[in-house]
Amino acid sequence: MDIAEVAKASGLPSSTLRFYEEKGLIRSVGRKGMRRLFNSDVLDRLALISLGRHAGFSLDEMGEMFTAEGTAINRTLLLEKAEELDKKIKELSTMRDGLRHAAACQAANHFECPKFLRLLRVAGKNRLRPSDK
Amino acid sequence: MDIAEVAKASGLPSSTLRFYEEKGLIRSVGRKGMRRLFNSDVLDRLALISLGRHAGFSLDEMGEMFTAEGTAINRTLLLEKAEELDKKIKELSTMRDGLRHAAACQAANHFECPKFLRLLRVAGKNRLRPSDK
DNA sequence: GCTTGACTTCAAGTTAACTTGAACTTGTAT
DNA sequence: ATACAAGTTCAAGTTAACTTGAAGTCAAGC
Repeated sequence: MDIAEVAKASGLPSSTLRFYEEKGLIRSVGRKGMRRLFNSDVLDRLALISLGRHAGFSLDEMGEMFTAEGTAINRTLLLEKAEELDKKIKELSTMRDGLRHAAACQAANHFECPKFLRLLRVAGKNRLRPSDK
Repeated sequence: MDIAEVAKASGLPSSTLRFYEEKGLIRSVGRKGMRRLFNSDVLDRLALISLGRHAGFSLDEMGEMFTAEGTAINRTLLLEKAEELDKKIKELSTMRDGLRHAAACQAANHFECPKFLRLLRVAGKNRLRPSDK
């Protein structure tokens, strides 16, 4: 597929695709004249990148998950990332609950609501516990 | 408290505290000479900001949640954010499951594992569904 | 009362993740 | 065969969220 097809199918502008290629996150399989050609499996890779980005990983971190031949690497790294995600999921749940409570709460100032403050402080502690670098 | 105490208690450098104040995210209650004085409740606010940032909200978005007097605003906005979080939590769960599976999976190339691909594609769809701007 | 370390302002620098612009080349439709 | 929409490179610009540096101010301990 040419870059425009990939752009359309992935929803990413071609400038981003070139940028990703330069960063080594995706690969084009050849050229037709000066134009890049992509294998359609690049779409899966882009999906993973997009998902990862959305999950809060940086492009460099996503890059670490790939090896030369497109395989995700190092099971330990994968499990670490999964652990990170688990932590983040817990934080988000706390935050969500806090927001829902704040929306329902009668206190004029949310910072005066003991329940809200408790959620806040518990969340903070959880985040700091494993040694906040 | 002076800025150094807030810095220590919050774990944030004072440059960040000044930056947050300039952005209107926190307020100092006065000056002693030229030095800022903070009320200790700024720590709760910083905790919320930190939590929110970690949850993927921008400083501007966090700012929107505050009104002049420190009260979080607009219940609708709060509920919207909670909804967003719920979505994100689902994504992260998918990603986490995908990573755990990838770590356990036998396939040489994760992109050849149907289960992994299925997770990936489902995750992508979920993210696009409510009209991907 | 003087030194000094912690504060202050303001401007400029930094990193990530792209985007945009200029100048150029080329596949494709006519 | 030619026009041109779409591709290419490379450098520079952009935004968020800070950080750093220069230059000055001051509260506190000696």
